[in-house]
Amino acid sequence: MQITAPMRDDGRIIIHFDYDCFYAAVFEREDPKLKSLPLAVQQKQIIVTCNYEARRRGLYKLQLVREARKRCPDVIIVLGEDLTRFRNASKDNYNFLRSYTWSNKVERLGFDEVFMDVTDVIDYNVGLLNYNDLVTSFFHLDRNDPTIGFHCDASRVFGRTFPKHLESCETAAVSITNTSCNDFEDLLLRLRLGSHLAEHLRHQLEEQKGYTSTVGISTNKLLSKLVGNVNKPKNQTTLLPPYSSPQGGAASNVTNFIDDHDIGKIPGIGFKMAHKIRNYVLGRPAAFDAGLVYGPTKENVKVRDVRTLDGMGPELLGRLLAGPGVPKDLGEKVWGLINGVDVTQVAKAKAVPQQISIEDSYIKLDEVSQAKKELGMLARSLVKRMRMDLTSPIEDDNLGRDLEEDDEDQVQTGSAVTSLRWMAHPKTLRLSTRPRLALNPDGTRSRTFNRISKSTNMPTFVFGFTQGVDVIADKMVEETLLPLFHKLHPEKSGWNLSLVNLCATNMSPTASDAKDGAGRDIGRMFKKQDDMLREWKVEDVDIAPSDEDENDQQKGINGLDAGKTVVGQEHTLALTSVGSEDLLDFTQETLQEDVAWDSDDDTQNLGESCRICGAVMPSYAMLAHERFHDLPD
DNA sequence: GTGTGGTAG
DNA sequence: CGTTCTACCACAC
Repeated sequence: MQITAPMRDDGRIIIHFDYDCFYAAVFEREDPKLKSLPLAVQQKQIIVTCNYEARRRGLYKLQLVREARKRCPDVIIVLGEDLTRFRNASKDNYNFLRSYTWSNKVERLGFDEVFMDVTDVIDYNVGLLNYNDLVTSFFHLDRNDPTIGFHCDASRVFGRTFPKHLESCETAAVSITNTSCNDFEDLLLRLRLGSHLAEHLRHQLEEQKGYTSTVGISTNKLLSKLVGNVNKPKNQTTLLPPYSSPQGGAASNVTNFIDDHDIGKIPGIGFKMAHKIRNYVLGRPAAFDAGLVYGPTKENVKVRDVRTLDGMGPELLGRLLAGPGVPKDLGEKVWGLINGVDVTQVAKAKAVPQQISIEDSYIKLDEVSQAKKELGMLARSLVKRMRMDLTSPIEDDNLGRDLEEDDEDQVQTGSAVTSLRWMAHPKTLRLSTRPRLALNPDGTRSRTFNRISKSTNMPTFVFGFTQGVDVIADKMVEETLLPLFHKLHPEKSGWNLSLVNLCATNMSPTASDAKDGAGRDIGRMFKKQDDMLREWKVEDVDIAPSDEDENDQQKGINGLDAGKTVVGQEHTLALTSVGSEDLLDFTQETLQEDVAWDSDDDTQNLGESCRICGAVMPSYAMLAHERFHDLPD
């Protein structure tokens, strides 16, 4: 049975960014002295990432803190459990990159990766090239201003490539026909331009934002992401043509590139699917069952082994992977992936996230009183995040000026911001827990569930601005979260939770945002968040550093949080960083401006609050505001 | 609409 | 493997 590869469409140019050891880079940027030192970022008992100086000394991602200290006693370890600074830096970088696109096709993946679809920018520049002098080309970044851009040598690729050297169209033996040779030349030219744009963006990102990155350039998300990994850090790699070959021959660089990847390394093929595929390829009986003992017994299955297996194709893959809950067209999708085909679009920038979730993990959490306290902490974080990420300022039109035109001082004092409005309402509040898997007396283990959850309507009072975060959070605990918690855990005791998660989801855009969809307000939103962060007076707190890890672990529910006190009403967020107090200057950005919703005193002067969403605004604005709620979703 | 599970970093 | 703290999607019910 001969199964043909899925058809290629290489009309796009996609750039994938991956900021180098991002969490560590955020701290390094705050304190450049850290750059030359081994630096690791800790969450609970693990090192979530570390800089290259630390990696040189044998440290690595997801290493246990104890192990890391043993291996490198002088490592500087900073706490990274509060994600605010990472989230903010991530959005700032994202927003910066977004400003270079024309299509707004810019998608974040986690905090440290960004895809950009720059097809339109590339095609525009292809049209303006002088083919008689590619060496001294000018790359245009603005369709309306021909002076904006940079010089580049469009006769060659910038940076590294896969494979390392380009074959000519003829030697690559793409085809005997002229059309394929033209395809080769056309794709090569667009990739070259993509590589120069990528270099420019990397350079600007480093100069203006202080982050180095590793970048891949190709024609879809899959390939650009994978090819970036070939040269890291601080580098870029372009996947060279030819991308297709006449009869599935050996000429395709896509096939040559992707074939050498372990099947589990392909984005979209996770642990479970890789396991199923490996089992089949290795032959059902033999390879399995030694599975629980891990170590060097791991058998490698490459994409090549899967792709070239007799009878392999979308149908077989579909049967292999079938099961309850698996998408119907998974076979097609995976067959595409192992052939380097990925038709998924780079998503356009969105004004609001689909969901906001907050979670914390615990060594021991087995009493209702503890649970209630933790729910309070989580609820406070959630309400703050909702206000930060789901609201945007409403200006007082009578002042006759636009927020964007105000200078920084005015924005910081909040004088131009009279109130906030919700860009979207999460309709659902979900509480999830992960019980510790306890062995029953008879040796059987209760179900292998990871998380269990209960959800309910988001109470409307969380959308009000007249009450403070703490008041709303406490109310949420009493009226909503504790009932949910008792549904999940009816017993007074006998449970022990390793994780608690709160999620605001089922996002419903506010009418004005539903109309223009992807984010006209995005720039303003980010601006506002920067301002909001200044609300937090961040200062060191006088707590003895705990140098024993087991100390932290045994504190259980309080754990590391003991050194990180949040004093809500005073807006004081005190941080300690274990083992590195003197190296970090958290107080640099201390500012104490209030924003409109911060205090009841402020808001009471502003007018009335909307009966539907609680937004506070002058009376004259209320009529217009309430009309938004009447529009269909 | 509710709950679970898989994917990603 | 899972450790962390998320975010998104799709399915079964």
